[in-house]
Amino acid sequence: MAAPSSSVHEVAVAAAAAAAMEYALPQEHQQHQQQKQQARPRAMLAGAGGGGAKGRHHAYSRKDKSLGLLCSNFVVLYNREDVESIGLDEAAKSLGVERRRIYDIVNVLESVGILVRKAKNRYTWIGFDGVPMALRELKERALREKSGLAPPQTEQQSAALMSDDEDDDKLGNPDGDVESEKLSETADNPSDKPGAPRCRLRSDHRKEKSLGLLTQNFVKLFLTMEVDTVSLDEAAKLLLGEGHEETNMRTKVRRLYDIANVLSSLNLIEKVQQGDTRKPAFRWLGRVVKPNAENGVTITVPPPRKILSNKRAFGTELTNIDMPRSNLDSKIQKKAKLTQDGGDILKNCKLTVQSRLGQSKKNGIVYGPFHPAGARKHELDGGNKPGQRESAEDWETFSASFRPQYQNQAP
DNA sequence: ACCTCCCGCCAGGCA
DNA sequence: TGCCTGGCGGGAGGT
Repeated sequence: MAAPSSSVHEVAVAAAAAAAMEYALPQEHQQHQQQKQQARPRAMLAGAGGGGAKGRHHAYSRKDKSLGLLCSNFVVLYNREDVESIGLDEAAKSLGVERRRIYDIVNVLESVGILVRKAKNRYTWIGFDGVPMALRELKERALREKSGLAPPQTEQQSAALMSDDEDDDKLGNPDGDVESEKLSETADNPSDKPGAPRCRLRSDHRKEKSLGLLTQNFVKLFLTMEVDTVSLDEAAKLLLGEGHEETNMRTKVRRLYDIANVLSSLNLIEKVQQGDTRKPAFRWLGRVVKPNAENGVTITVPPPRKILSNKRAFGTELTNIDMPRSNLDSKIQKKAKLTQDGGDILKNCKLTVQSRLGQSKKNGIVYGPFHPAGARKHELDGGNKPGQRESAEDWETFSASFRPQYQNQAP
């Protein structure tokens, strides 16, 4: 991570540090965890970790350790102009969590264009500027899939070729292209590519179950659905197809919980209560309404109904940027590409993107998830009301003033 | 009782 | 061989 270069950054770093402190385990709990670890019966180890401990100290709450909160803190820590490269180790250390959790976060963030994997252990921060393009591409792909122009990216597809039970036995030849193994490429179905081997690799199959791909498919549901609310059970069914085993479904739902929490913390979706059932559903905060005539760009309008929570609905126009978007997109793409090589060009590119996106980011302090509620309320009151926002401007607002709002509260 | 989701084991991949 | 990556499901916390 680049060194902070201004007092604004110092504020942001301080906020992130405070957030990280908040996230970090109480010492007592850490000790407890260690003891628990030592006491773990080996019989439990067959394919499973193990939950918490009984008689856990009351100071500990699992809400303090949620993926959503972690994601918020992650964003607070890295959503700054001078951040370009993120090391997983340093992130884990800064946030006081295990690496494993960082993988969960970055996989989801990468799926929505906020990060790009640069190298082993290394990611490039694209920021929220990358989200619209990622969503637009997702949507375009989803529509192609829907219209049959592209094969769907679902597990139904892979299941048809290889069931979960037999995947160890039927492996094809590795095709050897290491980078194409990564999510950014595999987001386009491997079989999209002409000449792609029909035979599925073990790694392909693994990828199909990846959190990143699942995130994209989950998001695609929202981008192409007529309704804008879906429960995780429904989502699991849609993504998995009917007739899957109970355990399979349960695993999928677990993962969807993980994803939903991260996306909630990014305010891309929000949790809503579904009428009679106890189970909540999730609503997309960027409701896509009608496709524009040219190149599938979508126009979005704010949801007609009132947003249930008091969250800022900044994701409302995520798929819509009317400003010279092609320029913007290509810049971001370029940045992602240049990431492979690094260098000053990347920095220049990023600066160009940011200057195009507006000035607000420059003079605004980046509050963390715990920034004063009053400040946010003030913005809400003083700023655009839902339904009155103009698209390009809104996107600037969104990308410039992201405030993680994750709350693991009951709806 | 059921939902939510943290936790960490461990397998696969890569250098 | 050791490290990175991340799927996975047990089981505890929360409602």
